[in-house]
Amino acid sequence: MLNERKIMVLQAIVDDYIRSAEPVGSRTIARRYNLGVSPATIRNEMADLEEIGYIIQPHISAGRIPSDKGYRFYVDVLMEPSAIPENQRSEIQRRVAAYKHEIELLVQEISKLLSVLTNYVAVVLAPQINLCMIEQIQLLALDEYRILVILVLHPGLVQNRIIRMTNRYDPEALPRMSQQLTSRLQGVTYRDLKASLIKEIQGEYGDLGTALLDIIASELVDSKQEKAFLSGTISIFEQPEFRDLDRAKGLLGLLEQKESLSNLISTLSRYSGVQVTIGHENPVEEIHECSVVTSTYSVGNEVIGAIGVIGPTRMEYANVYSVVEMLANSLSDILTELIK
Amino acid sequence: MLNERKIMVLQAIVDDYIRSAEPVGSRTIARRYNLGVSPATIRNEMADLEEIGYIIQPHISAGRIPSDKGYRFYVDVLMEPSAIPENQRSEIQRRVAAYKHEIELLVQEISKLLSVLTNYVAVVLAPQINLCMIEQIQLLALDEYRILVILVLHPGLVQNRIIRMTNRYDPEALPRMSQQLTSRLQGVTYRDLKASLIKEIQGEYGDLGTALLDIIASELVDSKQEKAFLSGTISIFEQPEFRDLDRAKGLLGLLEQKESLSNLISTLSRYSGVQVTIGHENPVEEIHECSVVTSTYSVGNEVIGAIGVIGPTRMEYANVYSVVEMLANSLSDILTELIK
DNA sequence: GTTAGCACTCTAGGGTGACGAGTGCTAAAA
DNA sequence: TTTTAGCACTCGTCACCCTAGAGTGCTAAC
Repeated sequence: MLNERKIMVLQAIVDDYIRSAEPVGSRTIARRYNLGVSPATIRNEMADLEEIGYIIQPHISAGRIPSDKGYRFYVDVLMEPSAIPENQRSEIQRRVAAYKHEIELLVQEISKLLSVLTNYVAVVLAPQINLCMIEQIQLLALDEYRILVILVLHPGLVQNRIIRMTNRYDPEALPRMSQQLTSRLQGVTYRDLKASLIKEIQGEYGDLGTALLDIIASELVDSKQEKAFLSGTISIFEQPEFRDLDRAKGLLGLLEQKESLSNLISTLSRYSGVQVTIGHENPVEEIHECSVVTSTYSVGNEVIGAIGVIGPTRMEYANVYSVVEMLANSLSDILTELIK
Repeated sequence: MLNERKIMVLQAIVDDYIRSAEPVGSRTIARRYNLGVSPATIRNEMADLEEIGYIIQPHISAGRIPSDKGYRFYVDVLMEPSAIPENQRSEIQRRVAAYKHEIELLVQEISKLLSVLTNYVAVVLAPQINLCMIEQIQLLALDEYRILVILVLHPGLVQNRIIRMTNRYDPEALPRMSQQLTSRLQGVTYRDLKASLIKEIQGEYGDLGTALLDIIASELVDSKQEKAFLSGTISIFEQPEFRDLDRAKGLLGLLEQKESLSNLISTLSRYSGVQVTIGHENPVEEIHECSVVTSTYSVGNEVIGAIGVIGPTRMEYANVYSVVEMLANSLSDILTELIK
């Protein structure tokens, strides 16, 4: 079906269109990529490629542009992830390492780098605490009515919340409770905490226990949405396809809805490793004109988050692929290092 | 200088221009706002208003639009903050109260509300921890090498960081240290913590103390930038003046630079209460075509943060003013309530 | 199987002219 | 002295037309 020359023509079309954002004509290909044949021959090949569905003619007297299917073939077969030069690589390591003690800043920095290095929109999902395991629980007396609950989660994440008792409580009881809760709940995931707590505390610790239970169960664990860090939103407007405001609006709207966005990214990155999702393959209508390159990152062997880049389907796949891969790895390395 | 009729004409021009974004002509004013005089008379008044600098003619055969100076007069003299209906007010209170236990979510919610209620870009600066006072310091043993440092700050904010010791330490020493540090450093502001810590720990606590000191001093307090929560960025594009991408880009760029943005907002809100800054009054060039309405919020009597709305100079000042005022107050109330 | 030539299609961009909104000025009216 | 009507003039907008240029598909020749 696809002889060597067709493949070369397809590659030429994809490369040229990614570069120029203009439909690619037969003459352009003949001139710029010396395939050793005339424009007429290339036209014939293009007609075939169009029939298979790899390229599209926006209107009758224009050149061709790749279809989603064409991009898919390009990504799966033709593309070679571009190597990132060693000096740039180490420069990045250096910048990232500077934030390693403050996970939120670290994640934000990764997001910035991701957008700067790709010139597209970058999304980084913060480590998903729901999947993390409890390492320690501490109850700290603040004053007569307020208690500070501290949860230390496995890869070095800390969650805390202040709760207020309606009645006075006995501060003396807190250390013992902390210890017991810790020893009983160690290893439970944050997501399962609520159920486990109810089972554990039920009927013990008297008044304090019951009150704590109520409050903790209802508040501590509720609706902990994943945080998404966004960078490079304006880079959208560098892309000719989004010079039209109405077309950009859909995407912008999606980007502003952090929840939909993090859902999207976590859906797309459900398999570990780098994933490319092209145009209409995307589950959300707003980005049917976009491609998304995602990757998961992990602590040790455990996947705990994802990063992604969103750009037009006419995306520099090779570069984006490499950058996403590298930054996801850096992030994993740093987080893994942290808990050693 | 400004007789009654001139003022009415100015008000008409501002009102109409805010509504329509189209230069306002003499005939329109005569027709829509019945001042009881003919267009020709209004033209004369307009010529005067233009001479004083309150209005501007974009080109010779167009109507007039208010100048920054005109808006300033409008805001200072003519505008009456619009009343917010009681049912809407309580609806908002309800929505906000739902997040009161998680300050970050609360602040985010305020930001959303701010943009929804005004249709402009909303910025909320998270409580500025630098100014908060230390309430309690706790050191918690995580394992043989890692210590969790918890700082409870005055209006119910909690900061924590995990530090790693190069040598083993004695976990038994931590509770006593916590207690001593707390009693000595209570009341010190977060900003001054570093200096105070050095003074306090110096030479005490042996190895552990020195090690802790090094690490805490260098890491805990460093570069704690204020967080800014942004909402309604896309609403920019609803405004006709930003339909031109190139003009919107400057603003968008600013919005993406969180640091500049929080600097801007905190500069503009340096006096407590609601502040309106119009067009070229703004210190940053990117928003010389914009106005900003800001307000501080406080815990008790202490100002600890600010919120703001950014829109075109052609902004619905009356409404924005009220909304900003109300939400800043709500936020203050809730935070103040929290620490009681 | 490849290529040159040709008629055809379509878009982008520039130019034109009518139209409408708005102005300033002058002279008359109040 | 203030207000108003009338008029000539200025621009910006929009619809329209036209052309240049790029690209195609088809056919016939190589």
